[in-house]
Amino acid sequence: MRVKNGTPTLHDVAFAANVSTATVSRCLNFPDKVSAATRQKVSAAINELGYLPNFGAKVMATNRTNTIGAIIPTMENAIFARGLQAFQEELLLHGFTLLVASTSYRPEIEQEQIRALVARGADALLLIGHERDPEIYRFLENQGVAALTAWAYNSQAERPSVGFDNRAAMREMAVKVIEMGHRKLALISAQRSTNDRAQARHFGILDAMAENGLDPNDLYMLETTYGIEEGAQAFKQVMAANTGATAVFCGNDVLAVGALRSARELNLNVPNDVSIIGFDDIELAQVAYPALTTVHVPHREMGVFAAQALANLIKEGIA
Amino acid sequence: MRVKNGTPTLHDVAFAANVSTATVSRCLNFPDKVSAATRQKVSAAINELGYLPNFGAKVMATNRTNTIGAIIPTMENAIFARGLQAFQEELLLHGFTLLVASTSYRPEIEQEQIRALVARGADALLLIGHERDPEIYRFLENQGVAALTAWAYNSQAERPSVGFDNRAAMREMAVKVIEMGHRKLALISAQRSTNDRAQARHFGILDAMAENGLDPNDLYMLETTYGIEEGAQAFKQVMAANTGATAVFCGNDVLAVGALRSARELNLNVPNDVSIIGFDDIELAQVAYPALTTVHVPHREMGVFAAQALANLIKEGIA
DNA sequence: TCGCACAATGTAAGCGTTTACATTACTAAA
DNA sequence: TTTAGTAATGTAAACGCTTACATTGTGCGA
Repeated sequence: MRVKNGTPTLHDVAFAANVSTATVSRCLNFPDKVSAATRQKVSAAINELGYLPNFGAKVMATNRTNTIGAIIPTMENAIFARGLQAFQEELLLHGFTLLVASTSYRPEIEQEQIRALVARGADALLLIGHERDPEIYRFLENQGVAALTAWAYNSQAERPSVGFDNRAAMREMAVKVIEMGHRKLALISAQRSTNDRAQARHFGILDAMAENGLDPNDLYMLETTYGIEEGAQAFKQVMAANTGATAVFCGNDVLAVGALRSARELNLNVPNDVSIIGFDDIELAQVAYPALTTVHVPHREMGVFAAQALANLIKEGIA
Repeated sequence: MRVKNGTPTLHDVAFAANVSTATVSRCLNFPDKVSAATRQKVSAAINELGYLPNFGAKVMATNRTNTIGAIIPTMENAIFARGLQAFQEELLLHGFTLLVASTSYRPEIEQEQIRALVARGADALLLIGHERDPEIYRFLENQGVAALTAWAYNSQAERPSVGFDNRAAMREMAVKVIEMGHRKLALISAQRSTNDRAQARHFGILDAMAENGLDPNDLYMLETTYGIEEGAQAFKQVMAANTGATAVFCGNDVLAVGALRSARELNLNVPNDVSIIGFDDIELAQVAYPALTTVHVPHREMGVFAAQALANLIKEGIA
């Protein structure tokens, strides 16, 4: 048997205002269902007592926490931080709070995190990318938790998703590069097996090559893990391979910044000797010297849009 | 009257396993209080039914959400993203989930966010810096929510805090700079009125000057808002002021990177014509060219430490 | 004046856990 | 074979809200 600690309850407020608990509850949740006079009395009592609704009780009664969970690889990556920040701000406008979990780039623990956030009462979830064990979607459905996929858009995906066409964007950039006269291209890609954005960007380049009379097989491609150092290493390998590449695409800006550094160390002039192209348009790209050519990705817009989409999903009870 | 949706409850599990609800609950929370055989039966039933404890009910009964809230200016700032990521990872290890809110650098809305997170059931809070209306601390105390201050350490602060001595760190750096022969110093500071770290860093420089026979009044100081562009502008102002400064301290790396860019535009050689010193040691600093001299701040360690401290606070019921 | 529609409020039944206390089943010492 | 002590389990109250339904109050046309 728990001891009653002094925290005032709905009951106390009702008593103080000399109305029923139902009326107080209505005052809080549907103010226009209550007469102005009563509203007066009740808010006076609430202020008087310093009443704050009990979260657990509310959740129990409504079966809603007004909380949305997001699972991302890491906030330390600017592209996620940026999108997540916008997501959170927009969520706030809709009355939701953000619960954050991260996988540290280990996809195998994502499932565990999903379960953890659902267990913590997330009303809906924001996930990254499409690749995922279908079993987990069944789980979410059973629990009545909506999930939205972001940071990747795939027209043939059957799940709701908000994203951006990495393939088309990369293709567009590659076309420009080819039109500038580059014939030998290289790509330093992030790991494609666990990252559908990396895949899409790769395909984008291949598309552009095929469309412009270049043999896609000629793309010199190298895969590496995330990091400035990794990008630097990879760039040296590309140069050492002597493929004659005059344009080196990078799967993201972080790799590109590393490549840029290596170019400097190799005394290569960018962009005269070799062009380096990034992807994401994070702050790093503007700061790098020489300034990096990069593909802009509307992370913030994506975050805002995702928040709106999820808020609607929940409000319309589609979840 | 709500309709019973099919979700299995403790009751269902108890029925299926032919035990009481209390036993099932114990199985989940104190497995060693239950015989192995019973545990068997119960977990079988749980798997069978796909039972997941109801979050709201649990919260209601225990008055704990196992959730910790953090309120930071923005995740887009690498120093917060880094610390928060580490904080979240460590929290997970202790069985807590992270709830995030942000102020977008508008201190006046922090109070609102604090109330929002408490209303959402945060068991404890992580806050940035000390400056805060004492009234809100009273509120937190009344609600039984512990609050820990991070990203700033102030030995005379009466509140629990984990941070790092910005003043001493900046003093140390300034001493080095002075010992290298610099006599005319300048500082491009972040806004000190709402940011005690900025204040501390400023004082650190003054300390070093006083200790080394320089007149603290000679520090040419300029305050600006956060941003690369702002740093760039400020640096131009510093140079235009013709103070003869040979070392320009910046309140953070972002400002420093802007300053660096301006120096390049003004055809000043860094560090021969002028030294530029940053603070924070974020990724940007390594990428900048020429590489930025900066003060390292152990954001990750701080995040980890903060998580441990809060976990202890809660477990020991000090909250 | 009567009755009807509708607005305002009240009553009380859930919601699904945890846990104090009661009961029953064992174990082992006497 | 008792019996005290402990381990395992059961019973049921409490947690603080929301909301369906019941009741009362009010204005207005007939």
